[in-house]
Amino acid sequence: MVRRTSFDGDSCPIARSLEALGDWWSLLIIREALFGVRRFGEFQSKLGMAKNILAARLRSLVEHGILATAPASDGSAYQEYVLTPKGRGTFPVLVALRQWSEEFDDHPDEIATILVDRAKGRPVKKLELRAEDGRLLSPADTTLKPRPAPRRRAAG
Amino acid sequence: MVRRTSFDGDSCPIARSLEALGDWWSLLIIREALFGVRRFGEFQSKLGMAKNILAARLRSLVEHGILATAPASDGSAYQEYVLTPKGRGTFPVLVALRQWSEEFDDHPDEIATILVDRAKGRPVKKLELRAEDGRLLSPADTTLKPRPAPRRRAAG
DNA sequence: TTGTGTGGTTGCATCATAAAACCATTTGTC
DNA sequence: GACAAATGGTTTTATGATGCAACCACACAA
Repeated sequence: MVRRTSFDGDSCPIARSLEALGDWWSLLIIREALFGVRRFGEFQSKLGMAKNILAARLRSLVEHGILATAPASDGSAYQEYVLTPKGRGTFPVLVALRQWSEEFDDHPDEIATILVDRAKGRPVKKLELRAEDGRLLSPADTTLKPRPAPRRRAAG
Repeated sequence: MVRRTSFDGDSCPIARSLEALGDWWSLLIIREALFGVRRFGEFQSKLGMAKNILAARLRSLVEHGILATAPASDGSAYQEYVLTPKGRGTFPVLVALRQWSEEFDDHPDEIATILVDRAKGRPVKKLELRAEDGRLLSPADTTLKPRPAPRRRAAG
């Protein structure tokens, strides 16, 4: 089987998330959806991607429960693609990617936009990982534990 | 040119980050590196991936400044791949992906591990996006503004 | 009813990925 | 130092994914 490796059965949650989000277009489609894009043609023109692979990605995202199809809100017979709660739940992933570019990109001057708090118009804070008691955690301050209850596999 | 679309010149920081991280293996390699993996063979056996594409990915990650090669720490003549600060900076991305799976995966019982605070052994808090003044922000509470100073392009 | 825009699917060429075989260098063993 | 084995790759070949263009069905407007 030469098939492009699937992480579907993997026990690592990062691998599992990449199964749904880990290709070149899915996160960008979700980004547009978070901005309110809903129609096929709108995705296609904003992202400048081929229609066949857009169709394939939308189908995949619907299958993964990230998007759902709905009758068009404007009364036409066409359908729309709207984010599910699972889809909106990717927001921190997108923010983390954005902030990583803002901090480490070699040409930050080429970045066009900044994410701001709508109410105040001020840049948002950096995402921080904290312990239950509020302490700031670096990678070295964390570790993995096997999940309490049922079966598990390799690790990760 | 049929080339697999590059987002290198894109002005959206999410697209730019995907240029370096957006394939199937890079984030998993970084995940292993954060756990202390440094040697080619160790990556290969832990990830179970083909050696040729591991070599290609490592090369790409080094080119992007995410990994750096260094002489082996054990005195042997082999080299090691170690994370740069830019590489360690992807930690929030990995945490966000992990937490997304933990919250939305269809089979959460198949997830083997939980991320805990090393000091207390307790699960970490969810990543939260906050405004400068500490208010919790949902996607709808945010918006994009053009970057203050120099030139910009499409938007994103 | 004719025309146009929307939302796709189908073919075809090209690229990336995967598995296995192969190879050079380093290391351990005698 | 000679030899075998481990390490760290590259090359070869097969197949799947991607990208472009052409095509097509349906909705909608005149």
